[in-house]
Amino acid sequence: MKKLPPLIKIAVVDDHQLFRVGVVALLSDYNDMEVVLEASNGKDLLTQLKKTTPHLVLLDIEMPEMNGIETTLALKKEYPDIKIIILTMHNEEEFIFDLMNKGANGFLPKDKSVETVVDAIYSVMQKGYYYNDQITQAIIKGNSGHLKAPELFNKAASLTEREIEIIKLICEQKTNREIGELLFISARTVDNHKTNIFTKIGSKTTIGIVMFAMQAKLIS
Amino acid sequence: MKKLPPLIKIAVVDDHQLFRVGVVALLSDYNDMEVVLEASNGKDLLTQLKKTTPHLVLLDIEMPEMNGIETTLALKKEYPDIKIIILTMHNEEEFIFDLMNKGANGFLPKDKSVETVVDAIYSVMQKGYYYNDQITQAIIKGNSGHLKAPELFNKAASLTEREIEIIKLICEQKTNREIGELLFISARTVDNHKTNIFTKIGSKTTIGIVMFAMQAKLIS
DNA sequence: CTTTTTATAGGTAAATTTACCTATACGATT
DNA sequence: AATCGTATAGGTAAATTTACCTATAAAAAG
Repeated sequence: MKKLPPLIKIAVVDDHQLFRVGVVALLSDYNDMEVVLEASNGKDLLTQLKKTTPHLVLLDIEMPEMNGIETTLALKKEYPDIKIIILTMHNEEEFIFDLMNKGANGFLPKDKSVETVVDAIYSVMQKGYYYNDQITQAIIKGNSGHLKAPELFNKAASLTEREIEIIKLICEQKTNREIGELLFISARTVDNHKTNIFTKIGSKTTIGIVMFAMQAKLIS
Repeated sequence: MKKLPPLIKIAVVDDHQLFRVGVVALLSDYNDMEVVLEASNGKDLLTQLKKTTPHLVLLDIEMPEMNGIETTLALKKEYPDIKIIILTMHNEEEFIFDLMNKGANGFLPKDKSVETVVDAIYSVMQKGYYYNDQITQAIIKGNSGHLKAPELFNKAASLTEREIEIIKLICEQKTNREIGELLFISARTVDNHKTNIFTKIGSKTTIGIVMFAMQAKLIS
């Protein structure tokens, strides 16, 4: 068991000021921890880190400019010693596998009680990790199947620019011929691209491409 | 200009306890307002309203059990005098038209400063409404075109159960024949349903149906 | 008790997609 | 220099969808 520092320095990264203020207010009741840095997104955090170095970052996933996933990657690369607790919403459980691999130390649903937050902080500082019941269950379940998001990311990453261009046009309800005309290529070529997309994302129909594009947020 | 009550009673409805605590902490600096009710979703709020009646509700949109839209409807029906300020995230601006019609008095992005929150509360209590710049701009723009969400809702509402059933199967990449087999109807009938869906949602292709289904969240 | 909506089903021709292949050219990587 | 990935394009047959119609029966709405 690692020894705790006398004062745990914490950074809160969330684009909602109200949320950040809430965290500061809550943690002010605890003498051995203090919020030393507030940032509204990953970029903001990285800038401020040049002046202040916290022990632990409470990190939101969804943020403008630079989201939690990108931030985790950047943090672990440049400041490998800083611990990261990801703050999750209801619908973001699917990202945890991806984030675990990227180096997140714990996950905490935002709707948890104050005590849980403090517990999580102690746990990560001492043991290097914190997973609550929900998350643990998700991990166990994850073994048996549904690694949705990371899978999507990998697939999306394997697509070429041209393929994504075509996917977007497909989603705009263009036919192969129309796409060909727009891109100055033959409808055949569009068809070939689609075939390649099929194999890359593991689908057999155009509908599958559209569903994939929406789920992987290639389009909104 | 309406006279303010000596103490503005406020309800905070959000499923994230940290957020609620943040609001309580912030408003505690102001002597003329007080959070008298905290609820984690609309159902919870309606239950608690039987005991305490606030002047104003700060209402999150995305919540489990009963979301902000449903809650607004229910509130305006049963307690028409209670003012409602909707707390929005970045991506929820599209809902404002719908919510305005349903009786929301104001909209407030969650990432706004404390002063803005207090301003909004005073404005709604005195003038009956509050719209900040972003929202106002969205309304102006809205006149010239993109009333996305409410339009989607109306279209979605016009669909029959059977049609939605078929839409879901379409999204699962089934062909007309397969859908027919699953539903024990002819592929022709499926085709007819699709034609009807086309006219209802204003699309001409199956891809359009899928895009609609995703955007209207008929499926996730 | 009409009228409308919904769900059902058919016909046919045209358009489109899909499933198989093959093949060339270019740029980057090894 | 050889290989790989990417973008390009073709052929053809089968499958599928789409665009037009018509039509019936049951249920819901007026």
